[in-house]
Amino acid sequence: MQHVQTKFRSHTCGQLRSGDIPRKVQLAGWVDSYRDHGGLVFIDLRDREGVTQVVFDPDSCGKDVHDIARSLRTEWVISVEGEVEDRGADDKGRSLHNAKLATGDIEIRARAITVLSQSPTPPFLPSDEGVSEERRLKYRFIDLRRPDMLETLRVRYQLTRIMRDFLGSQGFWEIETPMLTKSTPEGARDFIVPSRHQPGNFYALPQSPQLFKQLLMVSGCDKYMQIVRCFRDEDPRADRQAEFTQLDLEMSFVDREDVIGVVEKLTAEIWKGILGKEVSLPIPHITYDVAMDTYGSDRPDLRFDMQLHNITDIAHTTDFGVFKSAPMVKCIVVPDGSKMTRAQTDGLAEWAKTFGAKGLAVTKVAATGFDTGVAKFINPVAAQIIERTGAKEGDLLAFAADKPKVVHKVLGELRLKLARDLNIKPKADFAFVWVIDFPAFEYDAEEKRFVALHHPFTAPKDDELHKLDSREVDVVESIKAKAYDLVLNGSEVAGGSIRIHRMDIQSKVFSLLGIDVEAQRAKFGFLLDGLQFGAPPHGGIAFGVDRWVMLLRGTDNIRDVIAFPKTQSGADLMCGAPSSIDDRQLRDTHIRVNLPPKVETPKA
RNA sequence: GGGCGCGUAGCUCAAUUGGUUAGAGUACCGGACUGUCGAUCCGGAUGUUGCGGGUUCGAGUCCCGUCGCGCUCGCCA
Repeated sequence: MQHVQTKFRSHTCGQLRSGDIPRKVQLAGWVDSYRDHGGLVFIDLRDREGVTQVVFDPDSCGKDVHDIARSLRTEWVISVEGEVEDRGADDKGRSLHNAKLATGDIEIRARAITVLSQSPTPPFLPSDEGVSEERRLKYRFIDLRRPDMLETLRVRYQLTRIMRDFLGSQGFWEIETPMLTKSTPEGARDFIVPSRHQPGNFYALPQSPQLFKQLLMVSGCDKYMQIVRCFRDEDPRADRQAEFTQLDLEMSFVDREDVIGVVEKLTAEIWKGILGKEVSLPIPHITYDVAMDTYGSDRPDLRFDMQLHNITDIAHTTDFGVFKSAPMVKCIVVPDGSKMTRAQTDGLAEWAKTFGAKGLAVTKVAATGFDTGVAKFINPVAAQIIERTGAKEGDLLAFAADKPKVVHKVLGELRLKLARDLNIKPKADFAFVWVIDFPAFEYDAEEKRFVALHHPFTAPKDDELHKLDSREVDVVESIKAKAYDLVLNGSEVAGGSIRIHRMDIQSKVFSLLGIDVEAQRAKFGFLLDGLQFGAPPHGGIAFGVDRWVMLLRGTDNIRDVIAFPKTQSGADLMCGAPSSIDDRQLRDTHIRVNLPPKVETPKA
């Protein structure tokens, strides 16, 4: 990396080695720590690139400089001039090199110093461990000084740079799309922005540039990409927040495998560029149906087995009411799970209830048949179940009996939980898989209408178009879409689809979703216009950049990979957003705040 | 919106069944010290126990409310 010399420094704090002896240099940075021996003063000087020890010896720097050195405190910002010298050995001949530092063979013998900034005692030091996240977020600028955090920012930049470089080499253009856009009826809750010019009207922040990128295809841009901020006003989780970043891309004249091919090459570039590892291509495909059936999830973690076994037919032959009456009964085999105590298995049942299950049936595999739990109800079919599941003595069987949706949710989550809790050794560090053939639509019993599983612009598979006129739940739910998700270690890291490029089909889909012609014009008129005036077949995908950085850095906290993240309540603890605004700002936009009455409590 | 957990010195934590003046490490301040790198040694200062109310002779501790933070279910096309 080329480093820019300035009047403050000739080198960075991570740069100098024994080969630089006896060069005259100037470094600038933060005082990471100081060790004052009365005579010698040692300063560890830190910048983005590393740490270099500076020694102030009154015999070589003079009294004035030495006095300043003694007054330095942590996190002051200084610039130092001196010579690079070997650290040598002590009087007993022991090397004074420090193996913990990349620059540990050398030090700077200071000749001059400039204090560029002082600092009071900081709320915490970059080297402090275990500082609460609340403190770290309030003083994020200090938190980000930690080498680990700077490294994450570097990796994040490296990632987006590889994305831009690779896609650029494949003919993609990065094109910006509006941040102030139109609220969409489907999907997540929008963040809204009032319009001053049009009182009573609102922009929405984009949930994704979906429609714009499709229209760019209509425009003949052919290959579009953008690293873009997206906004969804929904409650956060450990791995998601309301404001997040996507690598968005779209291509013309393609079908599913064309998009997948580009994305796989990009993935391999990222893996090589950042982790120095090869991704073996092609990445395997699994259909949605198989993923749900086998792993209970549409984003299966393939690093370990513990697959779901369907024993509905066997369960229905028992006299066990729970099994007999359930629409679906599945189980997983927990290797060596007999070791679990009654308290632990009871705990699992409680835990299962949080996912809407009525409970979780377990039993242990003994030498002959089942033991404990629901054994007495199902022992007559023990041989059949053991044969189907391949369970061995000492294993634990966990059953879910319910509607398919609940069975899959509970066992899918249980699989992940047990892999964590029991420390089941992964078969690989990283397991990529494409999940394909998603259902296009799902019937929403509460709203009594069909909803799009991916989004309403996803193309159904070619041989299923005739089903779009049906309104029968079974028929409509059987329509497969040209949608695909790239899944890594149980995390959806990219998702996309081939889009509908014919207006007649798009209209049919809107109708199926219960959006009448008038609403179609009002909400999506511009898209329909675009499709009407010559749209090429097109499709694309979006990568969750934050999640990629999390995986590359091995963190499960999204806030670790965002420079200035938000808390669970959407607050920025550093700048204090969101906050009230001036009356003037409210007047300009004709907004009156109407809060429910609230108990006044002084701020903590 | 629901469930669970946390909130004590700048920071990380402790404080027995509710019981004396709320402690420790570190950071900080002063002093000593010429090869440290978690420097060392001597000395010092440091509190709205998140906030409000209640129970009690007595509350960091128990109860109610509230605020903040985290995990999570719902939600996230």
